[in-house]
Amino acid sequence: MREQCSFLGCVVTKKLDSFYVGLLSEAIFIFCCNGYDSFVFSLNKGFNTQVMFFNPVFLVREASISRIDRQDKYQRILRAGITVFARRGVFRATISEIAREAGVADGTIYLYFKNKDDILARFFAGRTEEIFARFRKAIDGADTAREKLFRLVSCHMEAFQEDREMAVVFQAETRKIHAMACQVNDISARYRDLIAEIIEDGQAEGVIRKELYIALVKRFILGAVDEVVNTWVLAEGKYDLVSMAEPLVDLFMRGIGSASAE
Amino acid sequence: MREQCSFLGCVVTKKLDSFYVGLLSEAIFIFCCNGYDSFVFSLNKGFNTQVMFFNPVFLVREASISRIDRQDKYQRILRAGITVFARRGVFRATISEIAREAGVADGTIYLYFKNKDDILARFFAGRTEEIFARFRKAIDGADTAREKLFRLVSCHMEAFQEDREMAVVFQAETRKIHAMACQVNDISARYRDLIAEIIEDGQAEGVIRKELYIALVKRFILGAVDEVVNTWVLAEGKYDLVSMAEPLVDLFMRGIGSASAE
Amino acid sequence: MREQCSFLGCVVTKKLDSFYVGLLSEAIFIFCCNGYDSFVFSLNKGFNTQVMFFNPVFLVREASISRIDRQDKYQRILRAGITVFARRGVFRATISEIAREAGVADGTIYLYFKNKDDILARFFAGRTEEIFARFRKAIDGADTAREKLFRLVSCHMEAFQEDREMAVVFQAETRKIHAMACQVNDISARYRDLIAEIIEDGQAEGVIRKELYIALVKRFILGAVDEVVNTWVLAEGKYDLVSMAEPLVDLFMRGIGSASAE
Amino acid sequence: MREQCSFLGCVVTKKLDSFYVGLLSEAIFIFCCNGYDSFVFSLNKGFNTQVMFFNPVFLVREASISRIDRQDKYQRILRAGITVFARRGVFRATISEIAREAGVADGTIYLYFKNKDDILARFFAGRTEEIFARFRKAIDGADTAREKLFRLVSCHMEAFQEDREMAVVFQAETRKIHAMACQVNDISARYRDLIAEIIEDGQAEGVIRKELYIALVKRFILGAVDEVVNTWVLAEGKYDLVSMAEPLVDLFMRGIGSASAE
DNA sequence: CATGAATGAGTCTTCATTCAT
DNA sequence: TATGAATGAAGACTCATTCAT
Repeated sequence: MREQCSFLGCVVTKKLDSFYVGLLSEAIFIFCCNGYDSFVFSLNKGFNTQVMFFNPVFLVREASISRIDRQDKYQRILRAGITVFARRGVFRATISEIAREAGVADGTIYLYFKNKDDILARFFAGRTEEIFARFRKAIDGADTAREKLFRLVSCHMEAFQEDREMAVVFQAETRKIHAMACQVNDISARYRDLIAEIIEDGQAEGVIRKELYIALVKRFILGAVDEVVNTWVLAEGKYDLVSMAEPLVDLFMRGIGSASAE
Repeated sequence: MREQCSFLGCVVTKKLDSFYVGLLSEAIFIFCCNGYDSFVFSLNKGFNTQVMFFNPVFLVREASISRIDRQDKYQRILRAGITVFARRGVFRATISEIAREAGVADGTIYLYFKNKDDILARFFAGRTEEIFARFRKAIDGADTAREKLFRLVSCHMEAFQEDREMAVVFQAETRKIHAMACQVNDISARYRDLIAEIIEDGQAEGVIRKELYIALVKRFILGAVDEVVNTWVLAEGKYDLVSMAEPLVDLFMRGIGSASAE
Repeated sequence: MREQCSFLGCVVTKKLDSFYVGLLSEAIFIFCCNGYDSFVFSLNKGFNTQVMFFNPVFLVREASISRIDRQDKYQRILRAGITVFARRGVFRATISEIAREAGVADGTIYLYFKNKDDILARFFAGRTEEIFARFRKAIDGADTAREKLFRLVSCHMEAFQEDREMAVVFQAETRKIHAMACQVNDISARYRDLIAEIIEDGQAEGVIRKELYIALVKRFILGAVDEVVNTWVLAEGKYDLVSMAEPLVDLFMRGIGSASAE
Repeated sequence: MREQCSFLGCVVTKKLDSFYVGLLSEAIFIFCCNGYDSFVFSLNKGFNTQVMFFNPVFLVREASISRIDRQDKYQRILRAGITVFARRGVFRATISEIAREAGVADGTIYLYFKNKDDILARFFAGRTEEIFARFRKAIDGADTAREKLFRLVSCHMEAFQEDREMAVVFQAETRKIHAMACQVNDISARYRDLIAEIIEDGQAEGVIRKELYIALVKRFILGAVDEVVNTWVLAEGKYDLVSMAEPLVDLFMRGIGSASAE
């Protein structure tokens, strides 16, 4: 969608459709006029090469657009961080690339975060609360242990499928034993706690064997789910992850052995 | 490392070093005679993959010569690399630290390896063959699919327990989606192939359900084993990993459900 | 370097820097207004080749703003590079020494140039245009071929005498057959084209012999001029180079033979 | 030309034609026998990948081959140095590459030369004597100054054409103002002395103008010759350089001006 | 003498972080 | 607050030179 208008005697090309509204709602102008013609330059740093041309009338209208506030910038950096971590890996990601992705200056990152690792830590800290709240809600709405297990696994897969970048980063960094270990292990631990709870419910119900070694069962389930998610991540999300939940829970409950073999 | 001997009336200097014992246990000679004296060229570069066989007569003589020189350094750097990778993570590890750990100068690393990644790649390339040979042997010695699965898992855990540093690095790098992915994914793929093979055996035996979605089962098993190993790694190897194999395989076969619940 | 002004009722911050004066003498603005305040983005990277023209009204205002910031640093590094190249030779010059000479940090060099060779390449790319423009102007102002040849040689010597460091680097690198060859050979080729043109003019005038082998004549002249310049360079510029032009052109025209000998 | 023979019960392949006789006359053996078969490896360090296989009978014969003596090694390194300098440029050449080219060990170079520059310096020191002796002889055999000039230029071109590697290195390094300057300038100075001598002869003969500025004439001639040689070097020696001598000397004597213009 | 593995100083290059504007 | 140019510490890699054999 382009539109021609006049500005100070110059013909100005106005291009609106390419503006990245989702990320950036303030106006950005690049006037390129030499009295004869005008043209557009892409801003290749931090603005996703999107460019708008305005005339004065439009300037007035833009005046009512809310400015970028702290909160917005904080969130934008957080998301940009995960995007870049997913793209390059945490170690290879640079502050510059995150800043460019977020549309802020390099230095601005340091107004909101201590350093690169802090972006990752705070992202997961925030998402963890949110996701575990969903887990809790899903489990609480079920009656049987089997159903609870199904809802947990299902919900896990749903959350990762919704935010593939997060899934990539999480799966890739989960095994990083050094930096970030506490943060991420903490998440796994909480996940395992939920499983333990469900196991105990199941044992009370009589649908789960009582002699099981709980610590192992927790890892058995987490490991299997994790691997299935990881495979999906590596496959670049080309199939539906959640549909794996039902057969996976079936494996958890019945194992691979045939009844006759028991 | 050098020894003078007589061969067909020529004085021959014999020098043995520079070769990987693991790959090559035979002697390598280069005689350079010009009628007055003779000397040896050591094959120091570019011969890593070359294998030369000598006449048994010579082998006997060679048998008493120790082979530690370059061989030793190559292995020391390899081990130092894994030690440092386990300590710092592959990315944070520096060539300087590996050199210090190996007790050599920085530049020496580059006489044996292309770069940091090459150390990792060659380590796994070497170990992979060895470990899968053990897997194969373990499986081939078993009669039932259940026993095969048990031996595979057991053998996996044994191998990792024997070399905890390798386990740390492997678990940490397994999920790295970017660099090294091919190397490590290849290993996982081969592992899954073994599982698939066992599953099919079990289905033929009638002890494993026939309607299973194999691709999922493979990941179900690998993921669970992997997570159990990973937990052991994070626990700094304080308990016996192999004793987890039996209950784990039990979970694979019977699941967590009680018979009455089916 | 910043200035507040009013433009159509908006407060506009104007920042001018970052651009090569030699390439671009117009003003560049990026207005970012969101209704509350407005600010400027400096176009710091990737815009070297982009040229934007402003309305003359703005140009007048801009005229009073000094442009030394990045411009200055770019030029300082360029000059420091040539100084160090002249002092040590291109190969022996180090980035550190150039940075020290320019009074910037090592890393700063990489904000302006790709690497060491890029400094040399961009220096000559810039000077080539300028110098050949002078050559062209000098030649066009002359009537006879002899006069043209004189002016070309004269102008060449003048340019080198003005910037001895450039002369040193150029003479030293001209013969480097490997790196930079294209850049520098290209310059020589253009020089020879000018000579060929003059020769042809002279032939038309009847003052230059018609049976000459032009390819040889071009090298005959270029080589002689080049050697005379080179001698002057090695003599550390202790005499007037340009005064060599007249007798040199005389040699070109008449040779060393006496008329009686012909 | 391969020949099969038997050695200690092994079949041995003997290959004689690929031996680099010119550089290396001692025998080099690589036995590759495992009791079943034998094969050839190329020695890729320092021996141009040439390999011979001998049997004991042949060993006896080799015993009469003269050993490599100091002189031979010195000359081989000298030549290898020029070859590598011509290929890579003096700065980019490494001691390792020169050693490989010469078929000696890196350390051996330091038994004969102080360092890399010393190889270059000693090469030119040696060739200078030889070449100037030829120049002298050529000049002394001529009667007229014109003929002398022609023989000098001709001889120069002949010498360079005979040893193109030397020509490449000389032309490339001539203009290096820093290292080597004294060495190379010294050569040019001696060359110019010869020219001056010829000029003076010519003036006595009356075929060369008496009012000439000798210092300029010397550079005029040297520069032109040098440039013509350089062009030939860059053209990779695809045409006959010496045939340029006659028309070049004609330009020196008569210039480019037509008689009518005088 | 000859060797070439080993050394480590020296260089280029990247990038997290700072700070003047 | 926001900026991004500037910084310089840190790391990878090269290669001339040494020295034990």
